[in-house]
Amino acid sequence: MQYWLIKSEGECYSIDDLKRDKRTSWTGIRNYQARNFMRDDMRIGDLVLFYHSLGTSENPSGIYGVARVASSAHSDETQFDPKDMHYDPKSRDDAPIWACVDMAFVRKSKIPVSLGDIKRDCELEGMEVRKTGSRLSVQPVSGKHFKHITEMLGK
DNA sequence: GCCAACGTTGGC
DNA sequence: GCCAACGTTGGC
Repeated sequence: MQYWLIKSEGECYSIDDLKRDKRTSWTGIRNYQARNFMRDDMRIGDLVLFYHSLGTSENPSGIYGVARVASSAHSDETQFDPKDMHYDPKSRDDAPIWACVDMAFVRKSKIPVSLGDIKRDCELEGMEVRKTGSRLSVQPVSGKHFKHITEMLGK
């Protein structure tokens, strides 16, 4: 079992959207490192921290809940759709560039763990998301960090 | 809205 | 392969 963190702009697709949908394809990732994690390393059943970026003072950037990897990697269909924001004209049907997995809702926390909380907590030293300028939208999380954060998230 | 940090592209 | 220019991400 491996653990992950995925980022989403809260305004764009939030943990509430995932709760409503129960399951969704995690499309639109257009970064090779993030794609490789999904395509090569994610396994069904892996648990995932759901991070909202571009926070506000009312809804700060941070972790709002937990999801679960619900499929193996498959082609991200949005790369072929000219009307889609994430359309990639370089991609071809017989040679897709971008892949994704499906994510299932697990739970939403009553109180988020904000980026400030994460940076302040010495138990969480070394987390990718703490690094200044970290832009990786799919990233591995150690078991120790995952456990610590889920304890902070409560039930 | 600002701007620092980052990833990608393309000229050479 | 180098690196400047560019577009994007994301905290504040």
